[in-house]
Amino acid sequence: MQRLEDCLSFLIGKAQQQVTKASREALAPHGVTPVQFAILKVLWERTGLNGAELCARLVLDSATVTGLIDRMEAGGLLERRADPGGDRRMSRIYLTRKGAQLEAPLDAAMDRVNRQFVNALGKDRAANLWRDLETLGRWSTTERKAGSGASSRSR
Amino acid sequence: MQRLEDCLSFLIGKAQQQVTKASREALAPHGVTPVQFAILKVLWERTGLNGAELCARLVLDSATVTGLIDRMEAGGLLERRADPGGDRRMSRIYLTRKGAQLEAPLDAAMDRVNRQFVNALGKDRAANLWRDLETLGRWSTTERKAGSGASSRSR
DNA sequence: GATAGATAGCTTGTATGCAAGATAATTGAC
DNA sequence: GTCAATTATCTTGCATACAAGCTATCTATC
Repeated sequence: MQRLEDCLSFLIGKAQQQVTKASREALAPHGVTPVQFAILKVLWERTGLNGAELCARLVLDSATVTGLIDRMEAGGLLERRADPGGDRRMSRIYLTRKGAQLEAPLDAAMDRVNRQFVNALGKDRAANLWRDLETLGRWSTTERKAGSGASSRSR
Repeated sequence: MQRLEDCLSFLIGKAQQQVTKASREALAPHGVTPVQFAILKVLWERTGLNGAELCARLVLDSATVTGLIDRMEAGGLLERRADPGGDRRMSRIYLTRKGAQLEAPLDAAMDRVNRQFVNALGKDRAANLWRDLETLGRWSTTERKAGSGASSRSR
């Protein structure tokens, strides 16, 4: 590729940079970061998950989640409790009252951010973008190596 | 929004995660990361930039660029030299032979990554995605606050 | 019930990324 | 010429993010 801007890696990095920045600013008044919002979003849906389940749901490394849970527990958003089933390898993660009460305001804040981007692009473009980003997000190296030839007539 | 997957912040984060992963794997054999590739890409085009110019071109914080230049200098990809104009606040950044020689193989590697994604999405979808990502990337908080009402008929 | 293998979570090391502030050098106003 | 403002860079502190490896625990098999 000629221009750096034609490189998908750079392009999507800069797009993510701006989206993350807008999200961070929208969430900052509540003391929560975008990634922490994602964890809360999962817990609002279902509480009492263990770390491995959070890792799988968010597609994050266990090392990353350990640090996130540490900070969020220190911030009083959630807490680790012993597994009721008695499995002492894991702990279950529960929302605190504080974490639970943030659902309405944080959801509203992020809805506003999403609407801004949808409005800027237009509904049709946005729908296509959402669909294609989901496609890229599902892209795994394994699939790619196995199946990239499907439409590769590059010769 | 209902699902975490409908949240642009999460969606684009996961897409970037996969694109970055594919790029990192493509570049790893050469000992270069995706962000370092971006710096090299700029220097292949024009060498002798200073740090501030790199910051502006890559839309990165000076703290980030300082660390990147440190690691790349330690890796023998580039080197800091005194400004020929005698401005001792800055240093000029030049490619080493090693950094210059990586242009062809790294460009080829990244072209392959880009083609994989373009092929998977199809040319038309890819063109739209590239255009919309560039739109998001240009999104600045200032513009957003000033002009988001342009197409906001949300009501 | 002893034990190999799997699982959960943590630690360490490295790489981005930004905020905030320190430092040194340059420029501009006077 | 002096001093304030600007500029370029670097440092520190914090927050993601992953790789690699460790420990504790659990499970399955014998």
